[in-house]
Amino acid sequence: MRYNLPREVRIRKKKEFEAVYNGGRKFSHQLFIAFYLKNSYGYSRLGLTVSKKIGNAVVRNRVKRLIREVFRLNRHELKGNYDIVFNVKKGISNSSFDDVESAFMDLVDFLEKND
RNA sequence: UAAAGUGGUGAGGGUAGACGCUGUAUUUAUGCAGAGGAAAGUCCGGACUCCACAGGGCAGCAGGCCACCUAACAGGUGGGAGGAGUGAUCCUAUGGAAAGUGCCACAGAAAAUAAACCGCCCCAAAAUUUUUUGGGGUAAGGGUGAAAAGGUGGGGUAAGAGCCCACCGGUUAGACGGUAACGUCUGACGCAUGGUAAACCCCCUGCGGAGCAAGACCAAAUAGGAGGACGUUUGAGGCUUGCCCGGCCAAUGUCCUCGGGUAGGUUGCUAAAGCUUCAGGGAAACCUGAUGCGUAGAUGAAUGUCUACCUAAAACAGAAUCCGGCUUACUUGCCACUUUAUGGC
RNA sequence: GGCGGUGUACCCAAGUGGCUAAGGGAGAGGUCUGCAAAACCUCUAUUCAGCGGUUCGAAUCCGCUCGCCGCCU
Repeated sequence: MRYNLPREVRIRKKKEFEAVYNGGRKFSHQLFIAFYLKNSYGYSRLGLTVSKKIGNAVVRNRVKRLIREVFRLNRHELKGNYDIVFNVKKGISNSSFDDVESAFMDLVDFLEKND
């Protein structure tokens, strides 16, 4: 099992984001809202949205790195292949790696049960 | 010893392991490099790029003691003047109020061609024993105000007044010193000119406009036009820096050419008015020469996560075309010099 | 990243450097009414986003800072 996160694994285009927003479903959590949509790439992909309301540039970068790191280390836990877009809520700015990881595992459980 | 002031200078984590991200080199598996002192605010100034060439005038904007430095600046260095502080030292959007205009609320007699409310003095009349009325003189006193027409003292006078005198302040002429701002000295003038220019304005100086999301190249889908040359006509319309002049586009005919361009991609993209050390010049900012270094380049946007240890390692904070400044945010050291107070020798 | 605008009470807002900072809505209290509505009266700005400066005097003029909004792909 390799824990890498190359560029193809990220959602980068506006159209792909809109596809997930319009065609996908939602999972709400205290730290974020995750939009997800099954894909046919053979692997799951990650998209991030961190608005200016979350904090200054340093805080926003830290939030994005935390989520990327959690996704990188845990994406093999996902049973299917999904495009997942995280919309971050304000509470995440003070969260630790462990907080985000447990939140991500909640998402994994949710997907297993409901999909 | 205590309290202050000024200047300079340093750090902005490190080591090991595991897993990653961006760039790059080749041997395709590894190596190497990978955020700041403010990367920030976008407040000034440039480089660079494009524009129907950028020309003139008006308007507008910015700056404003003097000299120097700089690619340039609203930056820096030194000096002058004014102000604050016992002092070291610090602060100053520091030209012109005698070109003109405006404003100066309330209060006050009066807020700017000076002026008579109270008061003071003189004269006349009435009344009659201390008042009233009228005419005149007077800016010394009162009170108001942020500000009241040079200040203090003396002489003088009916009472007063630069009316006269001394000192201070001011204006002005000359000489001397200084590159200059300005200063010093001597003389003249009784003094004429209240404040406000971060009010309009005047004077001097500078400014074409936009900005790397600038711009260049490649190029699906879709649409069917696009460009060039020459001639003719009109000055209707549009464009330009806000306006005018000027200029350009334009309309139409003939001929020629085949490209234009959205999504997306490539490029611009990092070697630079660069940094280190030394020497020389200068009072300093800075300049000159030599030596060495070669220093992130992402594009939904890299530089992290976990573990252990060391340490005072906390705070403000994340490159986005690149530089020079300014301003603001913020953690912690070190050094030198100076001042004041108190005590001791 | 670049360029521009804006900030006055709970909301919408007016405001020549000079009075206690207009006005409307909302809210609170009162008058009126058997009770309400309407009408009328009264109240609500510690500091005009914050900090400095100019001025005798600043919401207003100037500088810095902060917040919000818009435009350029």
